[in-house]
Amino acid sequence: MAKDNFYHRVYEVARQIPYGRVTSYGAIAKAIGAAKSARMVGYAMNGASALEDVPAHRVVNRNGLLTGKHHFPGTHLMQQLLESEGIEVEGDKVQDFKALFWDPKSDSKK
DNA sequence: GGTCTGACCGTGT
DNA sequence: CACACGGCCAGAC
Repeated sequence: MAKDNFYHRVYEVARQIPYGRVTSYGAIAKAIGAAKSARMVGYAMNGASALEDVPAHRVVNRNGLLTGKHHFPGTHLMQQLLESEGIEVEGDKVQDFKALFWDPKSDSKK
């Protein structure tokens, strides 16, 4: 691919997350061809949180848990953002995660 | 150029 | 059901 930057790939996928939807790190990792590097996805998202084009708040772990909320400024910013999009969030967990889950590969575009 | 860390995931006890 | 360990990869020191 043109972009060899691992980070850029993660940002691209995360950026494609539709409104009111969430996905998991593993799904993104798999979408970029690094299913075994889900950790890298989260690591890359660290810089994504600074980019408005990359809704890191829509990315949660496999359990639908807002594991990355601790990295966001404020206390419940991530949760508030999700609720603002119509996503039910209780505590640090996304409700109906399975229903709101969005598969990047489902986007099917390249 | 070796070592440590990290917003994960899966499996085992 | 809760905790522990391993793996896999890339970036920072």
